[in-house]
Amino acid sequence: MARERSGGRVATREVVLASVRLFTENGFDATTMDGIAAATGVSRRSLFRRFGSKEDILFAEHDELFSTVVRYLEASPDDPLSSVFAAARLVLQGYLGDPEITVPRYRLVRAHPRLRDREVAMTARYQAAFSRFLADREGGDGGGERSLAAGVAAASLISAHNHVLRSWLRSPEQDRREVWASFDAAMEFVRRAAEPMLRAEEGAARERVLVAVYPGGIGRDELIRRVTAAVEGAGGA
Amino acid sequence: MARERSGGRVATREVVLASVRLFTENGFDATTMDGIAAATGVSRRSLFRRFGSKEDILFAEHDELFSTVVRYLEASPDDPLSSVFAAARLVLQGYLGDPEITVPRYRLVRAHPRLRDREVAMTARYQAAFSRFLADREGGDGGGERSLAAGVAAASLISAHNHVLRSWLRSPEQDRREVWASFDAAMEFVRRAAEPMLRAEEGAARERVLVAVYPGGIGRDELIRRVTAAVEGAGGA
DNA sequence: CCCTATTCTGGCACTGGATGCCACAGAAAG
DNA sequence: CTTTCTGTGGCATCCAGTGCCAGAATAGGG
Repeated sequence: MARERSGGRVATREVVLASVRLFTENGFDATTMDGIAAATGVSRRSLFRRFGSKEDILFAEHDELFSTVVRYLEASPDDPLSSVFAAARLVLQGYLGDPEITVPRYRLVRAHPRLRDREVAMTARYQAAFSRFLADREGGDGGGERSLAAGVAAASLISAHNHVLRSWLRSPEQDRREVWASFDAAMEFVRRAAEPMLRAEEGAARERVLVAVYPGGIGRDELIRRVTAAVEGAGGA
Repeated sequence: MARERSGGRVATREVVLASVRLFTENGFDATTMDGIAAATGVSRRSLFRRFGSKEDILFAEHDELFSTVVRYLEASPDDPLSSVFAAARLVLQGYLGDPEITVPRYRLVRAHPRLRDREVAMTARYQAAFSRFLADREGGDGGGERSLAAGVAAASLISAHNHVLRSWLRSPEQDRREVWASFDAAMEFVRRAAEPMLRAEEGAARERVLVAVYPGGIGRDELIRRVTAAVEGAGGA
């Protein structure tokens, strides 16, 4: 079913939509790159060049969304926590706004462990980006405590976001306002947990105990070096 | 370098160690299954049968650890939160106790995106297991709020665990006591955030606000139906 | 001890994802 | 029009992964 050869390059979105249809109808494994090439009019070789792999076709739109979110985050003027909340909102919006791809993809992902891993890797990319953003933007020293708090806050945020997202993906016909209400509730839930976490580092001097165990023979400088390393490693509590 | 044919089945661990060595020396992609077969004396076909894939050889030990942790979790009599902390301790112990595999694997994972995704998928499995465990064991109704709290708590725990784990993997020569001190500190950090989260559902009736937006024309029953659906969806805040 | 059923293993052939190489078409630049 | 650059398709090749089958090893029953 070679498409009209008249025009130039076939749009990415067209290829993705056709591929999603083929995957859904024939199964992911049973769909070959030759089949996609035949269905879209793009040569097998060009498919690999443009998308990288068969899986990447399915997640091409998602990669774009990720870039958008990261760019948005870098340009965000708000306080760090509000910025990542807004970024998460953008991600959910990306899913809700493109159900033609995201919903059947979710069904495929649920059925295929390999695709599920790929999806998980995507959310991990968000988590890493959010974590780094929070660690960079939040004040405090450069110690490990900050990156611990940032990492945990980002993980919480992603988890809450995915909780709402999955709920919608399972029944995409539900009212959007309910979805957004759930999202707001989830973000509020995370904010209550994450805000004191990130604030904690500012008053980090109080209410902390350092426990050091070390051989009796070592010198003073060596002891200090070790303690410094340990504290920088993860921040004692 | 075919191994002595005298004995029976070559142990899994031997195959993994040999493979890790080959991956490290020649690169993951440059190492073929034929190469591993030649180096271990196990036929190419049996390698696929026993491990599933080339990547799975690298993570075989990790899969075992995962099963151990899950079994431990199921048999754990402690309160749920302490149980998952203990389980996380078990995971870290699994890494620290097998540096011959875990350390070079970390180097490979860092260098190769595909392996990184695989590693991320492993941690996601832990996160899902912990989340389900918390959701099942913690009291409260069966609503979405509980699974939200459980998911966020599990995500926080995994993130904190990985924070400590990565710190050790980057410099595995550091004192183990420092690692465990960091771990304890990180767990304490998570406990402070997660405990109120999970408790919150018990006194869930207080301090909550319901915001409903709806068209003016709908009837009373329809309004109640929608509100009920929204609250069940993710628990308003 | 022998014969049988089950399981594990290895060899073989084959599919299909993925990559390198090269030739060619179209657009942009001179 | 010529040159250059970029994107494309065809071709050959590599190698992970799978189905099939035959043979070895192991267990079990008489």
